[in-house]
Amino acid sequence: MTLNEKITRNGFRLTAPRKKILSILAIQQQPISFDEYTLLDPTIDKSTFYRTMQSFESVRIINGIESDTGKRYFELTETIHPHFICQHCHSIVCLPSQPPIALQGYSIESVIYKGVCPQCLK
Amino acid sequence: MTLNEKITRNGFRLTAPRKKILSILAIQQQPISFDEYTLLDPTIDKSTFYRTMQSFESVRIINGIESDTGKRYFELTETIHPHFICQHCHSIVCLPSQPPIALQGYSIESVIYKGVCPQCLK
DNA sequence: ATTTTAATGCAACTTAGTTGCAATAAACCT
DNA sequence: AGGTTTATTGCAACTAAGTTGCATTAAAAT
Ligand SMILES: [Mn+2]
Ligand SMILES: [Mn+2]
Ligand SMILES: [Zn+2]
Ligand SMILES: [Zn+2]
Repeated sequence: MTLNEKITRNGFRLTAPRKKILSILAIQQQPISFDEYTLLDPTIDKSTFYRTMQSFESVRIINGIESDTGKRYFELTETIHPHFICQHCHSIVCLPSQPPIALQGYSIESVIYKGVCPQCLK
Repeated sequence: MTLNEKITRNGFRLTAPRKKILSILAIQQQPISFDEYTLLDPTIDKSTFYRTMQSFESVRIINGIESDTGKRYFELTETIHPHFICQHCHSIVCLPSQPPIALQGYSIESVIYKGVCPQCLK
């Protein structure tokens, strides 16, 4: 599915800001915050950015992650994979996918491990 | 180790607010936010509460968890166990401990699963 | 008991994210 | 294509969680 299809398939209008936002998120290796986004593209207003994240999260185009810095990080929803948040440097990294751990009765949509990353352990 | 010992062992002064905060957190079944805390005990100022959480988190007396509501939830650090955050009702529940999943090179301190809880799945 | 210094409470502040609203521009319909 | 409808945008104002400066209070050390 192309980025444009992700937008239109869900009944959203195909606008320049939405295409720009998705195209930038598509080339990130890790989730990014609005602060980081706006450095890469200062043309999009923060209300537009956050509203887009909300709309797209509701239809699972976007996956949001809370950092312990009080900021929200966003990534394009690809294959479901766990994330690691370092409590020392607060970096968020995508981890390789794993078979989801069975948790009777719960629908698991994401797993976050918190701890200290290899770099910070040195 | 008693609650008082947790405070003094780490070089903190044994004050009334700290004892009160720990005693209230000790009887919770789940992590609570400042909003929830202040309903149970309106006598502690929010700056004192948050400063206490910061100090105590730094020495692992307290474990903080980010909710997707933009609030922080706190619990007394007992045995390390995973948490489940429901993305529908935003409840945070403590799950029974499990052997930690090996993640080469990372020090894992907590695991958070996100998804939909049994109640919301009905 | 006196001194020292950490911790508290208050008010002011910071900052991530939200909201109201007028202007704009997709999508829809002749 | 031209005209109408309605979702979306950008701006500014706002909200709310958490932080900070500072004078006061009270542990703990002597
Ligand atoms: Mn990822
Ligand atoms: Mn817990
Ligand atoms: Zn790190
Ligand atoms: Zn739920």
